[in-house]
Amino acid sequence: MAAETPTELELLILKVLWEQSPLTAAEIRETLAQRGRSLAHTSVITMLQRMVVKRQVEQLDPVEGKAFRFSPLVGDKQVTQGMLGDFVDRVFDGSAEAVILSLFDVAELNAEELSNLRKLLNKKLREVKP
Amino acid sequence: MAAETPTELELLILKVLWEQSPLTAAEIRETLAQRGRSLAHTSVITMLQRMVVKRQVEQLDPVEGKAFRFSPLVGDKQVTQGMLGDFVDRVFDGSAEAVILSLFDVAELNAEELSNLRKLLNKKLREVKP
DNA sequence: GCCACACTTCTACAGGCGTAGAAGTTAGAC
DNA sequence: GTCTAACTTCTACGCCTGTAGAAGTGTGGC
Repeated sequence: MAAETPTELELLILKVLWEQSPLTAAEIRETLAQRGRSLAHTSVITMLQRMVVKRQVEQLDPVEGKAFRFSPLVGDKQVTQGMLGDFVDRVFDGSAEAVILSLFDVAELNAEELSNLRKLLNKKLREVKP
Repeated sequence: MAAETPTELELLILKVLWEQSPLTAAEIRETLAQRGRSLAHTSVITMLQRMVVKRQVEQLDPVEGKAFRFSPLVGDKQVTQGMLGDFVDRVFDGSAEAVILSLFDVAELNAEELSNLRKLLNKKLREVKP
């Protein structure tokens, strides 16, 4: 039991911490503000507190000064893939293929990305086929 | 302004109606139950009522008997693609490529699906390249 | 040794979602 | 015409999420 699906704001905070950690609440708050999400200091702390309870982050003792620092306990890949899996199940009834088809329709992938994908696809095909 | 992202239960109900509509609350309830989501009759109605307010479904007058019937006002593609777009933005910072790569990792696509995708990919490539 | 300030803890609240009971209404049976 | 069973309307409530103020605490400056 681990790695519950984070809420919207939890994910934002995790993203900050995945890029750099540990960070203090104030540092996290500042980064969020730079990204267009301005919150009161206490709001950030409340969230962090809840995330500690949910085991999404851990609270580290201050090295110097008085501010706690926080580190993620869940991994980038782990979380996003979990969320992706949930999403595929909930919205596309578990069909990864349907998702990709839909993405082709909507997303504007450039030539480079497309050939990248083809390369990968070929590799996968070789793996699957004997 | 339309097509808000439906909540989990709203989506379940929409899925039922996309397959067949119009349906009465009782019919919807039954279908949901078959899919493992058993709700009180009034719960279904409450939801439907809220969805009418949100313009996700419309209420049709009874043809015979006394039960209202409901039809979706939003389309399958429209909603799922909207949700997919949101998801890609929120979780993968807008990178459709990252989503597909992640799907390759997680989803067990079989050979047929893979070659289907490759076919599509090639078509896309031809479209993009001069 | 004391003070100011930064930081934390505690508490609260509003809105959305899922859920459903109680009370009211109406259609059809007879 | 009346009754009953089905259906709807009204109301409510608990949980979760996002948000933040007020009050408490401890550190470093001097």
